[in-house]
Amino acid sequence: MATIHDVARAAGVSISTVSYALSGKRSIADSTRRRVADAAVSLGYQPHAGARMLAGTRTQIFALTAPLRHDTYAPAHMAFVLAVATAARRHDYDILLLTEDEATKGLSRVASSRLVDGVIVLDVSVRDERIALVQNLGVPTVVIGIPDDPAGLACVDLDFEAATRLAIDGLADRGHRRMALLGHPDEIYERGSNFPIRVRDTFLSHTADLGLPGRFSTSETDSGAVRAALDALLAGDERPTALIMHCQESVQATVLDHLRDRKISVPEDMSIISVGSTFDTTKFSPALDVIPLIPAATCDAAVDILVASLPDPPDPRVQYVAPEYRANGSVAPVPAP
Amino acid sequence: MATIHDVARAAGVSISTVSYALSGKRSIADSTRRRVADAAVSLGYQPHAGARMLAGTRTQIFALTAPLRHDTYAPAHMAFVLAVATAARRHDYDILLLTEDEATKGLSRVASSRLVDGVIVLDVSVRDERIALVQNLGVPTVVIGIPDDPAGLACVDLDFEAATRLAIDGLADRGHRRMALLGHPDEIYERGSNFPIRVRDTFLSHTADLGLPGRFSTSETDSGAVRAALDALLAGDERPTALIMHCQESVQATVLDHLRDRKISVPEDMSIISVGSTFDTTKFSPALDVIPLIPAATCDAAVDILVASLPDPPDPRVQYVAPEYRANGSVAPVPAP
DNA sequence: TCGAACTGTCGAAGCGCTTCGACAGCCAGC
DNA sequence: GCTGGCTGTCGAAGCGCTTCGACAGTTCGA
Repeated sequence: MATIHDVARAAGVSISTVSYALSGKRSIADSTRRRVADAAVSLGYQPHAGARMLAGTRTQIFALTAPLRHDTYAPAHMAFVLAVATAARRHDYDILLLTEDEATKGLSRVASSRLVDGVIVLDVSVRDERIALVQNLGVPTVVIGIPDDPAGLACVDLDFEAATRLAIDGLADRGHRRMALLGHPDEIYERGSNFPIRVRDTFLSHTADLGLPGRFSTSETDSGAVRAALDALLAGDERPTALIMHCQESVQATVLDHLRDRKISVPEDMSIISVGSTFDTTKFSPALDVIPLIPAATCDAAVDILVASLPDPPDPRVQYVAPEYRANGSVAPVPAP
Repeated sequence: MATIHDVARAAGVSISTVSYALSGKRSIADSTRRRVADAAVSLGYQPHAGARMLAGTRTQIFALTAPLRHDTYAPAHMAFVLAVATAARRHDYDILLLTEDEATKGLSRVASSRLVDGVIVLDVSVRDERIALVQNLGVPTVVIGIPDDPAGLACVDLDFEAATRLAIDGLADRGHRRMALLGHPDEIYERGSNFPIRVRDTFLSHTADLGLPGRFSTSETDSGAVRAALDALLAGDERPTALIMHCQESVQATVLDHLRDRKISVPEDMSIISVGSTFDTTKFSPALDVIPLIPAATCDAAVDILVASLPDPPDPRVQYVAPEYRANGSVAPVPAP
């Protein structure tokens, strides 16, 4: 493995010149810079990570804490982990994965051993022990999701409130008055999971603000429960003409199956919007209008904030990512009575 | 942040004594060791990761390359990533996550910057560019899964062949002669995905060895396709009396739905064994007999091999994890004609 | 024309740790 | 009582890098 000394010798300069030529932190003659660069490439020089951490001030590593609970929806979770890693690489950062049982101990460990320059906290629930920890740890941190008390923290998340209003307004514009929201299992809300609650609350308040009746139901994820929840939501004379779904992929698929079985056609009899989905709703038949939760959008913003503030913690803030409506034909004007 | 000097001063010894007392690499008087340990704790001392990497020979970090393809089954994938991280922590190792588009470039980078002591390669497909790379890179590596050409590599995987035979033999012992295997989507086999192919081939060869008819079908994952595939598998006079499933959770759930719809009861009319599943088959109704793929078992073995061999690459080998049969009541003796 | 201000390069210090060799003090065996 | 071998501790070197201050050599304004 080539060291900086090897490069210096090959280029006929001192090691400090190599360092400056490669980092650009001092002006170096173009001819020298080129010689150094050539030598580095031809020797396959890679700076020793440990030496860099020791001498320099950066480690080029972020810690990512991504708890995996049994009720975590793995595909979405995975997409976020991946999006964070990809965003980090764009800034020349690697990702160190902290597991759940290591969440707090691991955070303290990597922070105080100065293994990482910063921390990215994923999938925050309303009460999250990691939040209190990073608030005290002093290590630069960015949170993806909005904790109950974001005091002192930089947080990034899709603007679920705006997304929900966008869905409702879009439906209202098409003449829909009776809307329903199908959500996650009860447990999710009870645990204080963040955005499902925000969607539910916004749905109820914004429909009320518009003077519209809004029906909401939770649902377990197995197909029987989904069908029952849907039937309940659609029961009675005043059947909703529009459905907003904020639930996982298999549940949305089951809903479409069940509507088909009940001969309720989309969008003729029922308009549907999928909110905050991380998967591709055009694979469904029919394809669904969606206000997606785009992991890359959120994670890019989060990493940008963190990188920009280094070596200091980012300024406290709650940064919302604007929602984006994607029409795929599952919304139609309300049918004539 | 306390350094080793602070600890040395607090304990009234030299820094080398602190180092030896903490690492145990030389004999230190018990009283001294205790004083050092106390000082370290009360100062909250954590060795500087960079300094350790530079001076020592270990970084206490493994790279994990875990590609995420669109057809990857995220929950299983996630479980493996988690199991690797957990196993690594037991040996005081952290996990650096390498993403797919970084697979080869990232591997070279972290290896030649000596950021990691070893590499764990997850989810190997038969032709995998990462394999050739780690074969040449010289960095200690362990592969989870069996590549086409494992030359020079240490590989760990569930013994899918033995698992498949175990399922067949168990059914044969109960008098079953007509068995069917429901597998993954075609694409998986075409891509050369490793273990689905091993299960399929073993199923076909072992049933043949026993002189039994073995029916095999692939299936897409959507419920319509699953039902069609199952109908095809069960068609004809000589309907199979037993079904082995080697497919993802939702497909297995659909199979049970469909059997129920067709009034085929389990296990009275049809015995079922789930092979190589990473999820809990007792949540189904009925609960299914299973020969599980236990991420922790495989990953523990993999990490053990890697840690044991450090700082050298592990001896080349293919280590199979023995399958384990879990009876949950979905297998019965073949019904009287 | 002279000093001030740059520009490009270098040497050396030092980041915090591990580890090697040295050595004082001790005990056991002759 | 002396030697040889332990045991417990220390000082110092050095890992590979960044960065500070120094300093020739050059340019430019007064």
